[in-house]
Amino acid sequence: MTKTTRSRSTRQKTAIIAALVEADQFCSAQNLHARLQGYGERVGLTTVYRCLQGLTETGELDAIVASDGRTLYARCGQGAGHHHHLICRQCGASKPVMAAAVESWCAHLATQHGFTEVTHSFEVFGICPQCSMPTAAAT
Amino acid sequence: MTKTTRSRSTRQKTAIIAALVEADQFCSAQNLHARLQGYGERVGLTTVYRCLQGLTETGELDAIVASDGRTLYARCGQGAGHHHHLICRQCGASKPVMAAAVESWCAHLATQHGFTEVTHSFEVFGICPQCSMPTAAAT
DNA sequence: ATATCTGCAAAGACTTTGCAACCTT
DNA sequence: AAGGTTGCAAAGTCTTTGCAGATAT
Repeated sequence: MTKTTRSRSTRQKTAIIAALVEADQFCSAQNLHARLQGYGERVGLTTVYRCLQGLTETGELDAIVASDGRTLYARCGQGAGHHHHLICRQCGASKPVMAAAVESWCAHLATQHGFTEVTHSFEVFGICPQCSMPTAAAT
Repeated sequence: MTKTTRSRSTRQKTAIIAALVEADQFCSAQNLHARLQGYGERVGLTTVYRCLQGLTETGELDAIVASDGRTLYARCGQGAGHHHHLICRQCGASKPVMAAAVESWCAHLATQHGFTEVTHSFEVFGICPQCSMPTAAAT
């Protein structure tokens, strides 16, 4: 088991990440696939699914499960470490946020109930300033 | 619009809630359907899906979306109001928890970024005391 | 009596898997 | 050359919808 099985750099992988960065919001695999086609990039839907999963496991992408069950992906910068998101329900834009208070609250709660191996899901949704400003949104 | 369109009380609806109470954990529609069959209750899978959705909209049930995209339901008591859950990843048992600190933190964060109509998803997962005690789990 | 509810079968949506050809290292 | 990678097609899951018969009020 000395094989490192490192990942290769391919046109598809590069395009997928680029499209996600360009989108600057949480996208589903299918949505991203459509965007790629829009950019003239020829990438199979299967490849999109596989790359997104792989990149998420590597920590290069963040994934959340939407309320309709679809998995959405975004790239918040790989060095960010553990964080959560403030997501606009309207335009999909997201801001990474650190929530030390929540983290410690979780740890405390878990300990209190004797739970171990604690993880948590936590995302905040709302309407961002741009989207909630009807006056200036007439473009 | 004077019609109230009130929901009817049926054998199926009753059985579904009973099964969910009996289970005392977050169940998927299919899982619940299987449990009902085990109890000898004849309820269609479609009905289970529809009832769970309806009861969730009424606030009689709580629903969460698991990381695999399935929707899970549980009954935590209708008078509970807004709350979150501490869920055992192993046995599925869940404890409702109030998280005032998290709520206010969310509100604060949202305000800070100018977001409105804020909502949030927040669930804590872990391994409960029973499940993490290998010594006594031999039954 | 009537509008809701139920359940079967079919359809729909998203995601995964099999496999041969392809491309990075 | 070797093995990860790609993409088409097919399969798999979970969930929703159409519709006719059954049921609660």
